Amino acid sequence: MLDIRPVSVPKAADVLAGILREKILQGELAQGVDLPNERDLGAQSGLSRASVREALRILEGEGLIATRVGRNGGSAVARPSSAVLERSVGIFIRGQRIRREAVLETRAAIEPPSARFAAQHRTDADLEEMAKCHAKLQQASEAEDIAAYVRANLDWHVQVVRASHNELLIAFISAVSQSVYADTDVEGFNSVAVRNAVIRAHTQVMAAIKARDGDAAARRMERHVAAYVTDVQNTQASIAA
Amino acid sequence: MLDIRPVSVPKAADVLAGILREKILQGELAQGVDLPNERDLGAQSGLSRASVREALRILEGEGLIATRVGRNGGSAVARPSSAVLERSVGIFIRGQRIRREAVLETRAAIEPPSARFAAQHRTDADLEEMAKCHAKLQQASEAEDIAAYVRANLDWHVQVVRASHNELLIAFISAVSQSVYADTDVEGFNSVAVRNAVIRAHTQVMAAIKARDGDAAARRMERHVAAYVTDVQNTQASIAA
DNA sequence: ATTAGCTAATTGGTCTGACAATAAAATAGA
DNA sequence: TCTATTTTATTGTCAGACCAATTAGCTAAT
Repeated sequence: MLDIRPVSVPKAADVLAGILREKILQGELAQGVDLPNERDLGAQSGLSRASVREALRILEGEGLIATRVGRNGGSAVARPSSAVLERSVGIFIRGQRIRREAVLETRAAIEPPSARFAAQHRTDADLEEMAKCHAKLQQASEAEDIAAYVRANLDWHVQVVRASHNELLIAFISAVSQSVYADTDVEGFNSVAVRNAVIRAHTQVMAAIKARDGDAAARRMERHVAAYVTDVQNTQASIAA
Repeated sequence: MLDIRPVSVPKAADVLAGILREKILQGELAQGVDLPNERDLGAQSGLSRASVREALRILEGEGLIATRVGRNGGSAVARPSSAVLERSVGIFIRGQRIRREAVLETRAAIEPPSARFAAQHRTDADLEEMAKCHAKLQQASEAEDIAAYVRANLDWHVQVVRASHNELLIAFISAVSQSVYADTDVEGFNSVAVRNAVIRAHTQVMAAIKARDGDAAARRMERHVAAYVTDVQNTQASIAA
């Protein structure tokens, strides 16, 4: 008995996209170099321009190329930025109807170890960036500008992870934060008391990172995010009541 | 003076894709329902079939629809699976040339808190799955089947996170693990001594999860992954020598 | 009545050729 | 030399056709 499993019939565009994708990821096509124009690609691959365009559109969606119109336009090899990853995560969260709780848990899981790495790898420039975000946070809090406050808060957290110099963690936290941000229109959540506590917690975390004390940074960040989760739950409970 | 900034001219396909994407993510188009066929979509939207196809291809790349050919074929609304996210992460890691070290760090960061959540949320079925992976691991180790051993090892770690019942963490760890797996052809890395230590560590973590002891689970997992990172570094050093 | 095979209808996949829109380069003019 | 215009290379979009795959529905044989 022959064991013939269902043969997959790849589409022309997928095949071409796969070939180009590998060439790009392998480094054979360096970042910035121009691909041949669509008609030439068609001639070389033996495919129609329509199929070539579908292949290019796939790669564009993956962030591997960027296409411009006009003379000297065309498709140039690009580096897949974290923006693509952020989109993916956002679609995943919305599409799978991931519970808000799970998203917050994920953030709470990632941040403490990130703070530890930040304490280990930080530069002085990183400290400055964090301080900048913190200043904005304080300012917005005093001015009762809640929207700006939330934004600055988010930025500060991202900035901490940025100081870890771990590009993958940075991409993850950016993606998750964006989803958290899209959510935090919960009214009355950011009371004065909560805001002041946040500012104190941030100050302590920054001190630990400045002192390159990884353990303290992780511990303090852990307490901070745990408090955040608690606050959100309390607020939701009081709203439901 | 009029302050006209450069107007963005979105492409027809992008606009259509955006409309459909929102309808899907908003839930207006429920999972499983069929979109109109390409010709009808073209007629309704006033676009050509080529543009409609580009839009559909975008959504397909995002995992929001699945398309089949033939009678009763067409595009049906799908849930963006974690596979899409895994692809994205893989492309990001390869495309950005993320250091192997950073990938391992990320894994090491995610797993301990995941183990804690696993201890809190596990079901008996989760325990069984983990035990299954562990049995395979032991078996492969005794049989000196390194490929199977590595595979089982990875599966066990994913299984632990799965027990956390946090879909986002599961997706992240799956994505990262896949990249780690594509890497671990380091010869001589999995010595008998290392393998036995791994088995012991797994046993302890599982015991903590079974006992619903979150602190212990996190602590033991932390030690385990830290040891893993150390082993990798040692191996690379000895290879370099 | 059931089943195997045939036919036709429906749908995505691919190709061709044309024209529009855009942006850079080349050119003409001041 | 600088500026305005024209040319040209390239993607964006469209229309229409045909091919390929899949299945609903029919027909005939069992």
